[in-house]
This record gives sequence, structure tokens and C-alpha cells, in this order.
Amino acid sequence: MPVPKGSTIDPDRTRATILQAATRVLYERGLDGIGVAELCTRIGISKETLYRHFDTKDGLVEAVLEARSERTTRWLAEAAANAGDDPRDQLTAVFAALQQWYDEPDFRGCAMVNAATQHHVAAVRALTKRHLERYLDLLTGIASRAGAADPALLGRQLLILLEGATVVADHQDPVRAGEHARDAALALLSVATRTRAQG
Amino acid sequence: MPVPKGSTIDPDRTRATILQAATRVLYERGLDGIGVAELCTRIGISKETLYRHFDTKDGLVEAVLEARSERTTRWLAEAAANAGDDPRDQLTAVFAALQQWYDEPDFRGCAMVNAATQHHVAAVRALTKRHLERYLDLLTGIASRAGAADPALLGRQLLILLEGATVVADHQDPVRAGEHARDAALALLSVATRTRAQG
DNA sequence: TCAACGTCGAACCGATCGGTACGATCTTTG
DNA sequence: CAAAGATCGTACCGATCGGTTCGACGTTGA
Repeated sequence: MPVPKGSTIDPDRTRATILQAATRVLYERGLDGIGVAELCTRIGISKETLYRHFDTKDGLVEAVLEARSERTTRWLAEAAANAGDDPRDQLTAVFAALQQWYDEPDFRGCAMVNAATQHHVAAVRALTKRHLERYLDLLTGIASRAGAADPALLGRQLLILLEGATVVADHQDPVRAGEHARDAALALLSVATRTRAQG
Repeated sequence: MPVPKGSTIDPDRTRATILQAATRVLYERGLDGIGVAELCTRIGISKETLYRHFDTKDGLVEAVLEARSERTTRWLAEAAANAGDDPRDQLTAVFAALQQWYDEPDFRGCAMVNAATQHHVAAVRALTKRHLERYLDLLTGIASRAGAADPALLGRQLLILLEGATVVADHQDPVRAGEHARDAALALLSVATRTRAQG
């Protein structure tokens, strides 16, 4: 039975559904850990439908990663924005959000870094690099508003803490990884701002 | 020509050669980024020889990772040991060694973390977890000898910096990633020891 | 009403995968 | 010298891969 009798046909909605479901499944199983056939059954569509909306599996992967990068960047930025104006509170909120993520049962590390590690393709590596630079912008902004002596340096150290905590949470132990990184981040921020107005 | 006329036959040496060459190639291409056939031609052996020494590709992978984990742990431990008795110098030496690694043209991130990310297999994830805990022991030891208030906490923060710097160097920019992580590590160590003897 | 379009399920394609088998050739061991 | 073992090159196996095609059937829009 090709099209369920009485269902609505909406290509845009279908595409969005594919993107959303594929994001979840590809993150859980890894980009090369699941074939197109099984992926389609998990999504609940046929291969023909998938290939109507995306040229190739790699095309789907890139669309998934692009959407995910924007979504998670927005998620972190909002966590910071909702924490008020104090850069210290913003930093605390960012790492608190990360810790919540680490505690989720299906946490599997940073999807973008995982993708670049799994799929040795230039386009994916470029997407991941851009993703990390979005994070870097966010963190450097916080460092700058905090009055750090060298905001670019502190921003990069915060990025190292963020990605390091994610790796450690994924591969060693998720318990308190975000909190430990947060404590380190706040300590670095204190040191970086001590020579200025306040500590 | 099966066996080169005049060459010596030494199974142990053959196995060691396979292990060494496979370590390099699998790191460069990724665990699933190269097939057994091409792997064998790159190593310079036949498939029959490979399967005489290793039961399966996964078995080879595990042997490679096991050896690599021991080798790199020893490498970092020696870098620390050769730096003298001052924990600050040891930490500096560790991150200096990392920066040298990041600057190598064929640097591709932490092989153990990459393996666990690429190969969704329990055995590989377990090897990676043990690997990170070896690093953690090394760093916690330095934190402890430095007189940190909470050596376990500082050790874990140093592990986060180490793996974070590796990820950032791989996926964002290798330039100065190790040095930035080193500066952060020394700052954290100063803060953690300030309440004690010295700062 | 009717043509265009979206979707399904299944069959199918060539390529590649991990792994095995075999005969030939050389070394090692007794 | 002879038997056993190591290695090679190649062919081969079944399974799976990404991707295409096709007929059937339903919806959408002119």
C-alpha cells in the first residue's frame, strides 16, 4: 500500500521528518554504522522517498550536520543568554547545560566531532571546523565581556575545556565532567580578569 | 613469487611488522576507512599472512590499539619524567610533547578516542576507557605531587584539557593548542596549590 | 476529471566488504 | 634429503553496501 489512504502529502514536512529522524539515528549508530536500507525502515519511509529529498547519503549527512550545528549552537547561546548579564553566570549556565546533556542516556559525544572522526570526507571536516568556530565565537564573547586580558586566548581555552569535557564524558565517565570543566573555566576566568578591574 | 629468495622467515618479526604498519595505516585512514585487501598491500603482505597472525580484522584492531595505548602512555610518562622533579615542569613537558605531536603533518587526533568513535564495538570502547584512565593516573600523580588540594579533581581537569586540546588541534586548528592548554593547566595548578604551601 | 506528483515495497545492480581456499615457492628443521 | 611451516598471488564466497528502477496506488491541483 504505497500511500496510506487518507494521509496528507506534504513534501516539505516529509523532508523535515527525515531530517529529524535521521539526526537521531545517525547520532546513535554512527554515520557509517547504519545502512540506507535500515535507516529508511527506522525513519519509516522508503528508499525512493529518501532519494527524492536528498541526492545521496552523504548529502543527507551534510544536511543533518548543518542543521544540528545550528541547533546546538543556538541551544548553548540561549543557555548563556538566559543566565543574565554576568559572564561568570553565563559560563556556569553553559557547562550546566552540557552536564545535563552528558547525563542523558543516549549521549554519545559531540555529533560534529564524531562525524568528522568517522567520515573522512572534506565537506564534513569543514562543517565541523565551522561548528567549533561558532562555539569559539560564543566563548570568546563571554571572555571579552568578562574583561579578560586576552579574550581570544581565554576563549580558546574554554573551547578546549568544552570539547575535552565532552570527550571525557563520552569515553571515560560522564559523572561531573561538566562540573569539573565549569570549575576550571571559572578559575581561568578569574585569573584572566585579575589584572583588570575585578576578580 | 611466494617467498623472496634469500629472505629470512621469522613469524614473530612478521607479526611485529604487521602491527607496526597497521598502526600507521589504520590511524591515517580510520578503522573502517580501509579494507583488509588494501591494508595488506599497504603493509606489503598477503591476506593469508595477515589471517595467520590475527583471527579477524577486529582482532588486529584490538592488538593495534592495545599496543598503541601502552606506547603513547609510556611516551607521555617519559616526557614528564625527563622534565625533573618539579610537577610544574612535568606538566609543561607533557603539553610540549603534545604540541609537537599536533604539529606533525599526519596528526589525526587521539587514536584511541577516534577508534571508539568510529568502531561501535564494546571491546574498543573498553580499551579507550582504560587508556583515558591511564592518562588520568599520570595526571593525577602530578597533581598529587604538586600538593593540590584535590588531586583527583585537578587530575580530571588536566585530562579534560589534554583531550580537549587534542580535539581542538585536530578539528579546529593545531596552532598553539597545546600551549594554550598548558597555560590553562599551569593556572589551574597554581589555583589548586595556592591554599597550601606555595603559589 | 485528469495529469502530475508523492510514496510505497520490492526487485535489482555493480562494487566492496571480511574471510577462505589453493597451488606454487621458499625457508626452516630434523 | 625430506617433512613441516611461512608466505605469496589469485580466485572465490556470501553478505552488505549505496543507489536505481518499476509498478501500484494514493493525493494534489488545474
